[in-house]
Amino acid sequence: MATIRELARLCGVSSATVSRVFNNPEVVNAQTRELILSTAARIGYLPNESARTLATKRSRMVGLIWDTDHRRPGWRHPFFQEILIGLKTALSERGYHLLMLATSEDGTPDDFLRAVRRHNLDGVVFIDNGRDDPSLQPLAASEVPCVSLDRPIEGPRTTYVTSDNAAGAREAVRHLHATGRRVIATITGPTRTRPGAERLRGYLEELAALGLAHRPELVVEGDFYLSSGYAAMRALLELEEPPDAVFAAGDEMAIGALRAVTEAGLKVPEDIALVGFDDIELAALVPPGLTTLAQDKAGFGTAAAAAVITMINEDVTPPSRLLPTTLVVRGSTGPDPRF
Amino acid sequence: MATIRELARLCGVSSATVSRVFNNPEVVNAQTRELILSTAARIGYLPNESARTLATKRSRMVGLIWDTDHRRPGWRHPFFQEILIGLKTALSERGYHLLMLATSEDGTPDDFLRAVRRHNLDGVVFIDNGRDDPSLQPLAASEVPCVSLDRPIEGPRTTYVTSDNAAGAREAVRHLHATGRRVIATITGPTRTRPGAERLRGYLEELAALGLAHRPELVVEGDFYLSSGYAAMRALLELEEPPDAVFAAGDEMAIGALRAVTEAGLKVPEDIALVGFDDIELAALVPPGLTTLAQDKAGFGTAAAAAVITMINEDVTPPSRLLPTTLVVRGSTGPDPRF
DNA sequence: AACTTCCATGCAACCGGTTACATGAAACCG
DNA sequence: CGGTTTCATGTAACCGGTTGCATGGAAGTT
Repeated sequence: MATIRELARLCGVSSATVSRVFNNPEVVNAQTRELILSTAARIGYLPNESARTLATKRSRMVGLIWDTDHRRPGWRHPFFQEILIGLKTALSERGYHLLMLATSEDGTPDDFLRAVRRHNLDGVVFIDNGRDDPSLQPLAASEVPCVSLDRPIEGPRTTYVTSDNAAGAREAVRHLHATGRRVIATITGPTRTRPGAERLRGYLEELAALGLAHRPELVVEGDFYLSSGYAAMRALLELEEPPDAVFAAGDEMAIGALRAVTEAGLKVPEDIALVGFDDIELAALVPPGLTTLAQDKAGFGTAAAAAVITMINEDVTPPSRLLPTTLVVRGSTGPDPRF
Repeated sequence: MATIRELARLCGVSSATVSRVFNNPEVVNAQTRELILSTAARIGYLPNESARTLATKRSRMVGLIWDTDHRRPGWRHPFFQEILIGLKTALSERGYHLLMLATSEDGTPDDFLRAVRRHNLDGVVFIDNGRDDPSLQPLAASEVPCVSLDRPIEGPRTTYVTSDNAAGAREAVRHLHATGRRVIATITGPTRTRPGAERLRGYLEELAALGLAHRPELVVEGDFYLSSGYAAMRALLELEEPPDAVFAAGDEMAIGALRAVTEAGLKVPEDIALVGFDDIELAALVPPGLTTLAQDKAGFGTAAAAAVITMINEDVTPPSRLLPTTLVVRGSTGPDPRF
């Protein structure tokens, strides 16, 4: 492997000049620069990242922390892969790499921080793992730039990215109202999670804005999984005055609800209209098609990358970022041409 | 940040001894070792990975190459996340980290190899990206240990991991035969892909073993996507003598086929039985439940990790690994208690 | 007692970059 | 034309580990 000194010798310059060509190209004479670059290409010189990191204490790597808890095998962020692609792409474009870190059940609380320090990681991104993980605490409390998805975190250099859950929920309710529904229920996510709480808030706010009464029995808490949506819907159908529309705070729950409605011999959307949240792949596939609020999946990754790079380079902490959601109308709230 | 020399000074030893404590603990006197370890813990010493990599030329990092081609946004390996978790977990247990590398549309063919060299990556894992990607060629041809999933690759230090696709397909056909079906069709994946070709081979072999005639019109090629399964099924239903069972070489296609059957006014499993392949999450959710061959998702990651680490440490190339599949019986081939 | 072997450790060079500071030549300026 | 500024580059220390070789003392051997 060619080293910087070897390349320098071949070009008749010092290693400092070569180094400058790769880091501050503008300060070196154009002819010298061209000579060095062409020679570098010829001999296949590649700067060694470890040496660079050692000298600069910046690795150009960002850590990704996500949950691999095997005790909850079913748990998945609905867009893990899309977020990862968006994140990776955005980081690559700016010359950063992504190093995977994962919770290990036998880890000590500061494992992540230690890993970050050992590798000189420039920043970290958390994908919300759906629970309070104490092992993130030391990291968030450190000076390391941290960006969290779907959940606020506290620390000197932390920020977070999430969908505008409340606005999306309001749009869901507004849409149901616009199609003529007046008894609108909701199946919430766990209200201790941020998205769960925010979507409930949006639901309540929009009800108020539309002048509809808030009837507590129309609010049932779920856990984002399919079976909880199913159970919640069955409970709603048993009410004295059952709803004619349901906003489920997650598509999986909406699909569970859909099944409960169908089993009860009722029809979607004729008897009950349904709106979900997320726009998972399945939403388009399950008949009659699920109307839902699409989250900007790739945008999560892009926004997280932008935030972490800003923090790395500019020593400021950008405010939390709310990504807009988009209403996608399918058959569950009206006729869908595709079914 | 504490350095090795600082720790050495505090303990009254040389940095060489400290280094040995972390790399060859057994060669250093037990008392000295304890002193060094306890002092290290007290002052929070962490070895710097960049310095270590620079000195040893081994990074203890493995690269992961997967497809993020935004021109094919729908493309996904069916188990990307599960594989990633398995891989990450297995690597962590042996002290390796995972660095994400991704195709970039403007990359040159040897981009990956360059990235590997710059970072001194010890090995690489490919997740089959479903196409022939020329940018993998230089890497496979190099001396870098490479493990590929679902596709054989050629090179001096390469191996691959895949499910035993042929055996799984045979089991699918055998199961359909055992439930009394005699006209068994198949919807294949692209036969230029390894899994596509192998599943077709298994289908044909089992037909022969059961003494059933191979009727070419019962073999329709799909592309693993839902819509191709739908189209293929419609074609099969138009036959003079339509099949009473279909083995689809992927769950998504099977679900497409399911829809085509339902739309034609026929019932699954009464009129037509269906078996898929993969056991994607949706397989359990779509009524009446899809019988399928489950792949050992986490096993992919574990096997890939084991293979790459073997190649790194032992300078041998392990043979390709075939993971067994498991038949999961659901409603699409008979009554399912859950529906 | 002399010799060999083994054990634990130190010495010092090395890995391949970066960068503060110094230097010398050319350009600019009144 | 001497002095100042600017530009391009070189010098050399430094980042924080690893490791081949040397060393000295203890243990084992004859």
